[in-house]
Amino acid sequence: MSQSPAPRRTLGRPARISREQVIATARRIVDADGVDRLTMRRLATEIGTTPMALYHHVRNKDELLVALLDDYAERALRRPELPGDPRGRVLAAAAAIHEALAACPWITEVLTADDLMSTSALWFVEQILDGLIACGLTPDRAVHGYRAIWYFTAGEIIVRTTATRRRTDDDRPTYRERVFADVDPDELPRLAQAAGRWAALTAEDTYLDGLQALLDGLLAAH
Amino acid sequence: MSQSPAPRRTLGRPARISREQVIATARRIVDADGVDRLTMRRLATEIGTTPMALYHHVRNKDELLVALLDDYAERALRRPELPGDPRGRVLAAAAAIHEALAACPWITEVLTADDLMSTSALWFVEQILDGLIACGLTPDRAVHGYRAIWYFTAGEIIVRTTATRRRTDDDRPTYRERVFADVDPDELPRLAQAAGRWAALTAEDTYLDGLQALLDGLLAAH
DNA sequence: ACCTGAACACCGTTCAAGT
DNA sequence: ACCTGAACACCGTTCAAGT
Repeated sequence: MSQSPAPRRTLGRPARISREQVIATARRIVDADGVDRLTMRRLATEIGTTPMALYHHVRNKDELLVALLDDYAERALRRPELPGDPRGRVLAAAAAIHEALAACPWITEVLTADDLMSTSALWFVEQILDGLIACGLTPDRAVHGYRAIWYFTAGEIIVRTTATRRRTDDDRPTYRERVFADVDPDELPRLAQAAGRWAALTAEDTYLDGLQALLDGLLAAH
Repeated sequence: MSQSPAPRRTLGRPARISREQVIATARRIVDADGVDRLTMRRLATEIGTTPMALYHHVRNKDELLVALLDDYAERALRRPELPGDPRGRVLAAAAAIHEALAACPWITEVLTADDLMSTSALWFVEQILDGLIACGLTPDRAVHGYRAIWYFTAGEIIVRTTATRRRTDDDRPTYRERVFADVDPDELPRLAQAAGRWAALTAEDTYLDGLQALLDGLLAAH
């Protein structure tokens, strides 16, 4: 989606930088150094202007981030061949969203804004809704089902990416390691039993398993 | 959990502020104005010292936030009477965590650090693991099941709270409203059909429904 | 051991002025 | 219409010094 501003007039001073250029440069910074390092000031110097020149092409930093999300979704969300059966369609559409998000961890900062990430993602939402309805849910319950899938998907991405982010830039034992070290096997036997395998188990990608379980549960009652 | 530092010595200058006081004041700021408004500088002036005095009781701001989370979990997570049947136990433990988090939206900033929020929450994790195993899952699959429940729970909290946060401090039409306005009913019929009811549907609290569906799905294969 | 003051190296954004 | 410079009101944190 391009929510470009007013139609370009030929009057006045010719623009030296464009909104596209601003967004493209912001993307480069974020891809290289992470979203934390994207500041209006750095973006300006990287482009070769003053910070305030940016505000002519973008309302503020928040809008820049949303534009960045849109830009990414438009390029990363390629519509796949969907299977014919509705259950498979829901799974494939959700997995496609998940895959695009997983490849772009910085997105979590913006992601949580709301449930519809961008217009480019709407087609996927449509497939999920349609699949759920074809499986027998009412339209209203399909929306709730979609939301449940979205909670699960967003939660998986956010928890997973922020966990790995902290692990990398830290050499000391993680919070989790310190917590497990204090577990009393008499009081918390299951945790103590799992403590040694916890890191390996949580490193496994079980998104698809969880998604299937959730979907099965959503469809089971109907 | 109190990860208090070295044992208090009587030597040297007597402390004028304590770690407890720092955390308690930080909590007051966060409860009143949100986590964004918690800065080391404001915290210092609110206590009546200089910013740098804080760094003697807390390693840095990140550690302060984790301490804040611990502090909250210790006070908010009261262990409920759990039902005898294992499925009910899992539901009740997950719902208790969810309830505590929902009452404390600022926590999402810290929450996503990892999966075990604090030692106070471990008992609840234990109940979930134990319940899942009692329902027939292997210990490894129980960990995966717990993770799935955690993804869903964290995702619900994060999406819900950030969505309402943006709604309040903004009078213009939301991003979602703008997106729905552009939906083409021919291309995306299900979305167009749901557009009018979307806000009302997503305002409903369907966490427990989703949780039950997920749990049913997790248990179904075994 | 605990606290202070000054300073460093940053932020996002407004405002008034330039071309 | 588009861009600039200076300024405002902030940040987290380090460092050297005080008691």
